Amino acid sequence: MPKRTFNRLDDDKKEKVMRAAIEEFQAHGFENAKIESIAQNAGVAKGSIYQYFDDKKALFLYSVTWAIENFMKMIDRQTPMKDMDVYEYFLSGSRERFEMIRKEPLLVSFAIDFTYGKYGSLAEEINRELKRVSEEYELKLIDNGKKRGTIRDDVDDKILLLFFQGVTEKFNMEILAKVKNFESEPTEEQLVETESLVKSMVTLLKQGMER
Amino acid sequence: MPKRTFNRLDDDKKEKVMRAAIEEFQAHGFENAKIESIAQNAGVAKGSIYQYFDDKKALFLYSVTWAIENFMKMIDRQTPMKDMDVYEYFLSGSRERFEMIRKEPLLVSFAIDFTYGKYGSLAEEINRELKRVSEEYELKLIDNGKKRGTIRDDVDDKILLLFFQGVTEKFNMEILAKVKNFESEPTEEQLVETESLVKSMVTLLKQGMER
Amino acid sequence: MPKRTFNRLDDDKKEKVMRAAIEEFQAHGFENAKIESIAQNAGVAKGSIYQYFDDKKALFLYSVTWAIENFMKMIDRQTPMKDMDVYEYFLSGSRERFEMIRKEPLLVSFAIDFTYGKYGSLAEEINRELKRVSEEYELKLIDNGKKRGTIRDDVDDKILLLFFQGVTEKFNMEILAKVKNFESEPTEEQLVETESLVKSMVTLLKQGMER
Amino acid sequence: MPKRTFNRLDDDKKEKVMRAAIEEFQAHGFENAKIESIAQNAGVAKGSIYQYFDDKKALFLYSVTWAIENFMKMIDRQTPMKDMDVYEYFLSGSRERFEMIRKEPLLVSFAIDFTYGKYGSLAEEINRELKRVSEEYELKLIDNGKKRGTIRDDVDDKILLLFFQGVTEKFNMEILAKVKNFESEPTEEQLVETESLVKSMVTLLKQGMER
DNA sequence: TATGAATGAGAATTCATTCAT
DNA sequence: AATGAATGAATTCTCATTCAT
Repeated sequence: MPKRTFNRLDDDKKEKVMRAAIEEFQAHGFENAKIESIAQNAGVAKGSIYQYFDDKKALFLYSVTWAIENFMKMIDRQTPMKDMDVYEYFLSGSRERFEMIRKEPLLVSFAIDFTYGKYGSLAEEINRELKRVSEEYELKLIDNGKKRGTIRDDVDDKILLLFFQGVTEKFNMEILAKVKNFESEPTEEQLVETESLVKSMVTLLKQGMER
Repeated sequence: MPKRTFNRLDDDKKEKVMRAAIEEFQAHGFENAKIESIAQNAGVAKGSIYQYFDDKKALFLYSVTWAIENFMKMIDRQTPMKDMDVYEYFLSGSRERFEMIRKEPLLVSFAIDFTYGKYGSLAEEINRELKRVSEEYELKLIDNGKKRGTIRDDVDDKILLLFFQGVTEKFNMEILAKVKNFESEPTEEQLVETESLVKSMVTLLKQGMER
Repeated sequence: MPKRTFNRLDDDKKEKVMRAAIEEFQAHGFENAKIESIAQNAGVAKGSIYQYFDDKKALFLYSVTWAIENFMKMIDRQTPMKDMDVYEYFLSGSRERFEMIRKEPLLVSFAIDFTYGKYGSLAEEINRELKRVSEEYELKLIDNGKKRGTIRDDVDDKILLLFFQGVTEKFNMEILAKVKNFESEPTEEQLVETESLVKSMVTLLKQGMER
Repeated sequence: MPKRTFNRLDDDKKEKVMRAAIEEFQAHGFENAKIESIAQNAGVAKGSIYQYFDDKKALFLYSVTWAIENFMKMIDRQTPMKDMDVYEYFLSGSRERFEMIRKEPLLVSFAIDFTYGKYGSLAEEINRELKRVSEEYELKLIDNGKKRGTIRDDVDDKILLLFFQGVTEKFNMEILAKVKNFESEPTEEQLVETESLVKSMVTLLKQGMER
């Protein structure tokens, strides 16, 4: 989606531009995001943005892509895709996800807004694809659980998925909100509180889904 | 929020204006909603909108208020606030909510987008208030459940609330999506499917929360 | 300039409308004066204004006329046009003019703004006519003075007129400004101060013009 | 008051824009001045005006500032601030002022309208400051006169100032009106007439103020 | 005649995008 | 490639005037 000119930039500048864009989109929404501001915050000229991207929409679309890619990198580094069931997944990932939110609240917020449809029809395609991928993965987890006997098999996969998604999404939002309120480093107390929240959630989730 | 001029209009016109506004906001978001379009669809002149409301924002804010009020009216008519626990609440309301979505998909969609923060900071205050009210109600339901012994009392109310909200919100979204796809009247098959979805959800919810 | 409808109104209402109009024009200028405000302050419906006057301009023009006529009435009542010279005129009128400013600061302010061209080309004709009349009168005063020997006759009438107008206009502005600052009734001290100002002005004026 | 963009323009363009603005404001007043017209007359796009100034008001305010500054430059070049009394000041400046009016009738008209309060409260602050400065200067002239014995010292400075201002302002208006009627170059006859007017005014002024 | 809602022309302003340097 | 000034389409909002009751 970016033009060749953008790809040729050194990584620092690329990152600066993308972060400036994401910050602006996240703070003001697509319509109210101003190319001028993005350029300024990225330390480049307004015109340069148009050397890098065809138009505002292309910049937005790539912002989404860029954020997601960065995500994936971080997740991949942390959670080597193993053969887990949903509870393990939820538990094992929780500390990593917490870290991620703490280190990259901007990217996380942006991604969440995006998946929650805040940007409307602007990037339906990416959104759909993203949803498809994660659902596929979660369905596999559910399937794993059923095979292992940790998940009841008298309920349809789709419904279990819905249930699982509902609980985890809400939970992630809660964590995000908490983290955003942290001044900088979370206190030990906050960490403990978060941990306890995870455990309780898993308990409920597990009890709900198991046979 | 509307000016006196609006309040004096006959109900038909008021409704026409509000629906036109909501339709536009829902379809294009606040920024891309055009007063001109709203006016046209409501069958009034552009200038008239400004006789009714101070500006676009006031119109939006009142659209939210209007949608919510209409909601409340419908809900009040259907669900006499009884002494229920969460499961009953979920079950008992389901058919009515289904009806509501079917009859007023526009209002429902709009309200959902709104509560999901799609309109950003535009109406934070109303949003907060709305959230406060519904949480208060849900907490009471949870409390009822604990007293009756249908909900485990070794988990914090806040966490149970989170769990409950996660499941029900996701579920409601699913129902909404289904209903929007109906051409007009739902087939018997679709009704059965929906009913079954509700039951499964309650089962999971109940199993998760009960002791 | 007003329509027949206006003339048929009872005097109270007429006055109310005219004062509301003048107040609005004086406070906000022609462009920013709002018919709506005028109507409201006059206690009539906006539409009624258009029953009384063809349009905003006609209302303005008549406001000017009305203010001037009221002026004339007051002046006529006070200063029976006698055979004076400029100094007497200035002196004899001063207390009356002071009273007038005190009683009708609105009309006076409006008239001054008007004669000082604040309303641009809107009422050039009236303005010209007004100027012609007062100059004619002042020239007669100067002529009187020359005949009596109280004004030097080696200076052209036009220049004496200019001189006289310059001094008196400035002086009147000063008085107006003073009066506007009075809370309600002027104190004895303020009266004395004003009186003294008049006398000094006449002294200078006289010394300047006499032979 | 202008944005950085304006300051960076080459002087020609700046001047073109400012003159177009002043012409428009002077001809139609603030309210009726159209940005579109100004832009067109300056040979730039409507949007460019908004690159240069925040809004219409800022453009107006800077028009005033610009006019005054240009004034000052011309006056400074002509009238080296000497130790004069009022009469000398009036006389010595008269030819220069005449020239100025002839060369820059637009700026002069604009400045006069402005100081005479034609633009209402739009630029009260500048107006007040301007008034303060010129009064300060004139009071010094009067003081000089008193010390030298060319001005009577039995009259209060404030009253003398009023008197002086009244006469000179009126005179300047008269000159301005005359000059505006000149086709292009004034005839010898007109110059003589103007000269004679100045002399007569000084005579009256002098006789009025001296002891 | 009085009223006040309806109308729409008109103006300011914004900002994505283009373009000359 | 980078820059930032130039452009003008698009939109909100105002308010004098009209019009139906």
